Amino acid sequence: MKIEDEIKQSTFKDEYQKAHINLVFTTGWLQQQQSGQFKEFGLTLPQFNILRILRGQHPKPATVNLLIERMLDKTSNASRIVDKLEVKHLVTRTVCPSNRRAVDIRITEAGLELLRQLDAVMQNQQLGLQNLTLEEATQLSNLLDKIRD
Amino acid sequence: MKIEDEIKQSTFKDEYQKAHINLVFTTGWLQQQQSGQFKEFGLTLPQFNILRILRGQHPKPATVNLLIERMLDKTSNASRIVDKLEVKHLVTRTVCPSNRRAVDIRITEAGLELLRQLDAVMQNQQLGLQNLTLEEATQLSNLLDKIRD
DNA sequence: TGCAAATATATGTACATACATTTAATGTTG
DNA sequence: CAACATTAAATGTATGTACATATATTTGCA
Repeated sequence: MKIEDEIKQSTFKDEYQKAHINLVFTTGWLQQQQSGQFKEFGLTLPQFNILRILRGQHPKPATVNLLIERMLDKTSNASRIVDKLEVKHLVTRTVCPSNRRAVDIRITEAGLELLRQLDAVMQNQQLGLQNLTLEEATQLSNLLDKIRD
Repeated sequence: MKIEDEIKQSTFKDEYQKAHINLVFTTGWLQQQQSGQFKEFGLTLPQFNILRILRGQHPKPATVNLLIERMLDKTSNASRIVDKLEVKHLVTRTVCPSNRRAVDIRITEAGLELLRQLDAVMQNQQLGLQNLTLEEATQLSNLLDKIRD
């Protein structure tokens, strides 16, 4: 559906404004699709993203700093998201022996198993991006990189 | 900067995953640019968006339902955002005479004046989208529409 | 060595999101 | 017209975001 119809606004100031609104709307749309999938597993999107970073490190631990560095949204509060994962026993937190200011965070076996289940779900899932050809996906990335130049 | 460098991840599963991550990252980047501009005016991005919808309706009132319909994120809580605007005297709330379940929300003169100031700021502001040509902006919108098909 | 600066994380507060529930007014229908 | 369903908005609760501040540890250097 064209963005005009999605938000019931027929005219935009210019193509830039239209593209901007479309970006915000489409990203929100994609994220809602995704969190819908995660809900039955009791995971939110930020929690999932952190778990994936921890799996990437496994069996090495990560620190909060490393999580922030890798997170898409740098300013969010990794510490409190780890809190939630710890309560669910999906990660462990131990004081880092070599630097007692830092905290070693590790994904547990339960966390790895949950991600395996989600991998299977995501495999079957048609996220909207697959409506694009490979060339179009590349083109999209290039346009986005240009925006942030 | 290429997305690989922004998030310190050199490889992606495929171009689709890369474009997806780039979408989330770039939209977050844009929104942070914008809220930075609003902060000195004491407005958040959702508050600004609602004020703009109300200006679009002015001098007719809007209901909460109409706001939700027009908002980019349909599931957010318009009622409480209006609360914040009301405290700042940027909008008024009166019971709708023809349907006492509904509430007529109107932008005040102070609200209109604040938007005028912000218009001026936004005019001078180089939001990243202007790095694109007009053709590229159109192309971007078309790609995004295709994602949501 | 001792003390200030830097670092790693946690905490506090205001705002927003997501979703379920509540309250009040209006429609509907047997 | 009375009972029930629907609708519009507000409220409750858990989570996340943004930003400032606090606490503990380590580092650096006078």
